Amino acid sequence: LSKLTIKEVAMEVGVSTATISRVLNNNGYVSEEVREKVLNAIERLNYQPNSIARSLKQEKSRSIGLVLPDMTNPYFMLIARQIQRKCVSEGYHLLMIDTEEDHRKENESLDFLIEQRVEGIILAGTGKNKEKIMKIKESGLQVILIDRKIEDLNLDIIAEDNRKISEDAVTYLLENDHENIGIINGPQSIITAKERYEGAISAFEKAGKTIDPKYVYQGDFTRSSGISGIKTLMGVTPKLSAIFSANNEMTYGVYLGMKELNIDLESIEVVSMGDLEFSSLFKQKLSVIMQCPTEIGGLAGDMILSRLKNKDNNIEKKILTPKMVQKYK
Amino acid sequence: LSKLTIKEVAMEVGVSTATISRVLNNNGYVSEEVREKVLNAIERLNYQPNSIARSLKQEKSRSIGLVLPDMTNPYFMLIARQIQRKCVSEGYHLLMIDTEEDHRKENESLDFLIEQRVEGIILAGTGKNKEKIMKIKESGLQVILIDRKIEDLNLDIIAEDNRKISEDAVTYLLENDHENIGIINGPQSIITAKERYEGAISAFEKAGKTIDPKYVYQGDFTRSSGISGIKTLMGVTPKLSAIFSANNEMTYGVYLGMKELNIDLESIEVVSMGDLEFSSLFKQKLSVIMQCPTEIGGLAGDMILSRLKNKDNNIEKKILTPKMVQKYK
DNA sequence: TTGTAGGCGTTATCAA
DNA sequence: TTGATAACGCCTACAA
Repeated sequence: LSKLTIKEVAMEVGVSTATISRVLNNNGYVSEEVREKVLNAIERLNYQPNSIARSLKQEKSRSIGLVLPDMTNPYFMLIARQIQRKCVSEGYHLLMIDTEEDHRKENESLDFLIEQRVEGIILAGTGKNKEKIMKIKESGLQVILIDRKIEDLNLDIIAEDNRKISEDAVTYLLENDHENIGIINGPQSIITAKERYEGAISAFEKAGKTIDPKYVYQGDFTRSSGISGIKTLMGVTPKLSAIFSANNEMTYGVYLGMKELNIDLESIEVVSMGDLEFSSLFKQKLSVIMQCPTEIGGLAGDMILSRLKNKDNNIEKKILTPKMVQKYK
Repeated sequence: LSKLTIKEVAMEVGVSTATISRVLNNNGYVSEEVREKVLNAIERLNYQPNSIARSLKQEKSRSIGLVLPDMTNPYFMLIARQIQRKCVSEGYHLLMIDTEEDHRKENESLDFLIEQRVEGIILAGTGKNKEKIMKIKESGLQVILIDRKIEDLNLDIIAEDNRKISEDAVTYLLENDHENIGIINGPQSIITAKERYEGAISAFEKAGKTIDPKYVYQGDFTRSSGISGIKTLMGVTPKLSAIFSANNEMTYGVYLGMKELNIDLESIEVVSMGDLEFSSLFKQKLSVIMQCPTEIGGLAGDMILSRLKNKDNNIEKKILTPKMVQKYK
């Protein structure tokens, strides 16, 4: 069954399409009597306007693109949920795309969003596609970065201060008299991981020390790399007594690995970027850095909506500072 | 800067819009020479077709709606990722909406998707909005249910056999000589939770027993309700020795609650619908039912695409059977 | 208060 | 092999 059009509703009621349109959009004059009849017909015929046609005519898609690197990561989905709430409440809808950390997919996604004529793009990017992103911004589209800045690009951004909090975390370990601190590093191609490592380096420097590379394991943010990481680092002498882990999946892996190695989970002090929610169920000496996806999402939603409304073009950078929390007593 | 149109590209090259369109869509005849020039101009001018206009003209949106009850739940997002992969590979895109278990939002979402003229809808529903859903199906749109059937509605569905596996789980506990088995129940408004409870009842019946209501705690799938649940059930005499928990969040809560109560986590045998990935980090006597979101997503993607291609209209019901896995040695 | 008609950017039909 | 042109469904001057 093909869909009803405004024309057929007009026929049915015996008025022009213009009148129907006026009723639908609540603008222009239309007598109470006619309005009534029109609304009735719409209800009765179950007419549903074609928003494709409307978008074409109005040259407004009322849609916003959201490009994420990992849809299965609750961190990003907490961000997404907030953004969607804000957008829906203002009559926008979200075109969400998962790039799975693949910059080729990201590139295609951006093209796709342009063809869909989204009015703005919110991006947690791979760090590539810089030229394309700037071209999009210059074409007048709003582009807001979340979670991950992109080097050399001066764009609106809402993110966490990974560098600072990582520095604090490692400083905390250093001040706790840990002589040998292992680092389970994230993939340096991802800017947040890079910033975390820079923070760690900075902490060492400020303490008048330097990081010994043999205590740095290059992980990839996965649980299994956390397992490999701890296994590798436990083979290094002198023995480490603390670990800084660049994300929670790897921290989880660290504990799994310690378990496999039959090491007392309390024997190593760990600081994890990102919470390990289940940590209270086993003995550990863990502190975590609590991230703030909900705040990021809320701010990003507010920002894109205000940008679309006001068309101001000041670049804004909101950098939130996560808190470190001790999980053991 | 307003976007380029096909007209301007045509001007630039000195041909008609029809020719540009032919090049873009690779149909109709166009000389190699002209094609070359057109592609050049497109590249040079950075022309990007307006897919809104294309959709209007072709009366095809090339989009599919995906309605989910909880975007922050990795279970649903694993489904979503598979669906998106399949759809994108066939040139469709996904309009994903999070209803947050709210049937009013679901209702609005469905209207929205209709107005967007999606070609099909994949729905993990709240169980409400039956009339609307049937009307949509009858209007010729493909509607595929995932994870959750909707009572009285005979629609395509891909889901897990909650009833059977729950029955197996509770039977296992009964056969393990547990005299008093606690049940942490999910919200009965959600069909999967209801099926799980029915499975439990059935297990008791087949063993010639009946469930004593005092051992049933009515939770709501949240962690905190798991905590309350175990606290309540531990107050019941005679003491229970086993628990069947209807989802993993509540199971997590069960262990947190036991910890708070200072009960040995191994002292109670637990079967959980849904995995507790971190269970190896603490002593327990836990078995889990492994769900299969990836399979569901893959099948749903395949099904909607084949439906859109072949327009066949047989109702298909694919019910997958999850496996139970013992987490302790 | 209502109707007429042109056009949004494409595609597709028909001629040339 | 190409071009002119009429739609697609809606909105919005402008006229009445």
